[in-house]
Amino acid sequence: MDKYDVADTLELIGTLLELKGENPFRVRAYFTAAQTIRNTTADLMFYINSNSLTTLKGVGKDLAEKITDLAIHGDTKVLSELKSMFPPGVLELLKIPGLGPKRVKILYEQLGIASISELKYACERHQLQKLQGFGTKIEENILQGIEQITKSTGKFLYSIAKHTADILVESISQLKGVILCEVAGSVRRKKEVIGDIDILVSVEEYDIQKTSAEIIQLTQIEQVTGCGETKISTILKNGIQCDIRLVQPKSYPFALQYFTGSKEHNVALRTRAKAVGLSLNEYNFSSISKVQVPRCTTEDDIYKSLGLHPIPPELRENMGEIEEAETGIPKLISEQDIRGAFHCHTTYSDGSLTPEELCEAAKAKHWKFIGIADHTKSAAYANGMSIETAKRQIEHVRKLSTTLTNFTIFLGVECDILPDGSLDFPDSLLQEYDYVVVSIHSKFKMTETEATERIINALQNRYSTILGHPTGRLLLEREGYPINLKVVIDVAAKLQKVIEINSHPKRLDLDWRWIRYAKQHGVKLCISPDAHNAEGLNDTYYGVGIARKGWLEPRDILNTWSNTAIKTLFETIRKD
DNA sequence: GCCGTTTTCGGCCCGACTGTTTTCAGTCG
Repeated sequence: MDKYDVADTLELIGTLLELKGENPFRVRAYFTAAQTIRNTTADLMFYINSNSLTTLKGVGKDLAEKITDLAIHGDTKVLSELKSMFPPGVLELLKIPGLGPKRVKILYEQLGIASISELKYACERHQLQKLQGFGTKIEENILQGIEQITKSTGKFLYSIAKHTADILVESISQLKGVILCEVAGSVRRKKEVIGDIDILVSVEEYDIQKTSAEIIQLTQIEQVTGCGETKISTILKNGIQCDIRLVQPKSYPFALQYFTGSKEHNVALRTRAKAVGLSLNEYNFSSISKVQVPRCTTEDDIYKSLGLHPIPPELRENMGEIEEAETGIPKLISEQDIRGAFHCHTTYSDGSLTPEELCEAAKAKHWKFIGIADHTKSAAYANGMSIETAKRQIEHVRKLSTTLTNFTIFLGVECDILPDGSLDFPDSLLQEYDYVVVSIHSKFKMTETEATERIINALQNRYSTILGHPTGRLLLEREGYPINLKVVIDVAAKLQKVIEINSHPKRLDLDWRWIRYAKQHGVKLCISPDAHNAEGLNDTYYGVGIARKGWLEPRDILNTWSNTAIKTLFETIRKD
C-alpha cells in the first residue's frame, strides 16, 4: 500500500471502531494518524525502514506497527476483525446525511439494516419510528438523503479522476505497440465533476488485439465490464468507470476530438462542417459535396480545416466558443501563470506546515508570494487562533517576511462571520492584516434575508476583504446549490467585494455557471486553494481550470484586489 | 490510541442545530 491507501485504511478502521462504539478518543487517534500519514513529505517506506514512524505526530508504538503491517502486507489484524463484524453495506449507510455511527449501529443491530436499499424499504414502511430516538422527521430526512446520494453516485471530483487517469495513461503508454495514449472526455475538458474516464490509445491495426489483452491485465483495473474490438469498459480499483478506446494512428486526431466532447460542442462542430460540405465523425472527414477532404494529422488541423482557431478542451461546451474561434480564442491561464495563492493555512490553525515551510513549498513552485490566512477562534474544530495566538503569529510572520528576498508574504486571516453577522476578531486586530478572508462556517440553512444581513454586516465598510468559500459545501454532497450562493454574489455585487473561488478539491464550490453569473453582475473573483499542506498548493490550478470556463482572463484575476500592497505586487508581476 | 508529564494516567475542541423528548443525544463543520 502507498501512503494514501494506508491513510484511507486507517480512516476505515476509525470508522469501524466508531460503529463498534469504541472510545471516541481512540477513534480520533486513527483519523489524526491518517491525516499525518497523508501529509508526510517523505516516502512511507523511509519511515518504516529507518524505524522512525513514531516521530510523526499522532503515531505511537501501536499505530506504527499497524501502519507497517498495512504498508507491507496490505492488511492488519484489527482491520480484518472489524470487517467481519459489519457487512460492507453498513458503511454505505454512513454516507447518508444525518446518519452517523450511533444511528447506523442501532439500525443494524435492532432492525438488521445492512444496505441503503434495506434502509429505504424500512423508512417507507415507517419501521424506524419504533426505535428509541427515531421519529417521522428522521425517516423523511433519510429518504431525502438517499435520493440525494443516489443521484451523485458514480460522480467524482476532477482532482481525483485526473490523478487516476494520469496513472493509467502512464501504464498504457509503456505497453509495447502503443504509439500514443491520452485522456479524453470530461477529464480532458477539466470538468469539475466527472462521471467516467475516457482514455484513447493509438495502435496499429495488427497490434490492437494484443494491446487490448495487455490492458485488461493492468493492476489498476478491478473489473472488465465489456470488451469489444476497439472498446474496453472497465471499473477501476477506486470505483471509477473507465472506457478505453483503441484507434489506428490515422484516426487518432479525429477520435481525440470526438471523444473529448462535449456532445454539444461536437454537434455544433459537425453542423459547421456540414455547412462547408464536409461530414465529420470519430474517424475522419468525408466529402458530402465536391469539396476536397482536408488532411489532418493533429486535432488542431480539424479546427483549422473548418476556419477556426484551435479551441482548448476546457472551452468545448458550445457556449459560444465556436463563434469566438472564428477570430481568435483568449489565451487561457496556464499553471506557469500562477504566481502565488491566498487562503493557505499553517500550523497556527489546521495546516500542517509552519509559515517557514509554507514559504519554502511556494518557492519550490517558483511562486512569488504566498498569502497566509489561518482560522480564527470560533472555528474551534479547525484549531482557530485565539487573539493571543494571532498576535504571536503576526509578530512571527512579519519577522520572517524581513528575511526573504524576491518573495513576499501577505499575512491575512480567515475570519469567521458569526451567526449574528459580527466578525470573530475585533476590527482593531483585523487592521493588522494585509487582507481578511471572511467565511461562514456555521448555520448553513439560513433564509435569503438572514444570509444577506449576515454577510452585509460582516463586509460593510471593511476595505480589503474577501468573501471566503461562500457555499461551504461539497458539490457532490447536495443536489443543486446551497441557497446562499446567489445571495453571496448579489451582496458582493452591491458592496463591490471579491469572492474567492475555493479550489480545494474537496470543497469545489463554484462551477462556471455561477462564475458567469458573478461576471454578469460585475463581481470580481479570485482563485484560492484552501491549502493545508504543500500538496494543497497544487489545487490552485484546479481552480483555474474551473475559472477559465467562465471566460475569466488573467487580467480579471489580477484586477480583483483592492488592497494597495497586493495591487502593487500584481502590477510588478504583470510586467514580467 | 497518543501525548505530556505532576513518569502512570488524565485529558483529548466545541458550539450550533435538529429531532426527540421534556433534558438530551446525535450529527456536523
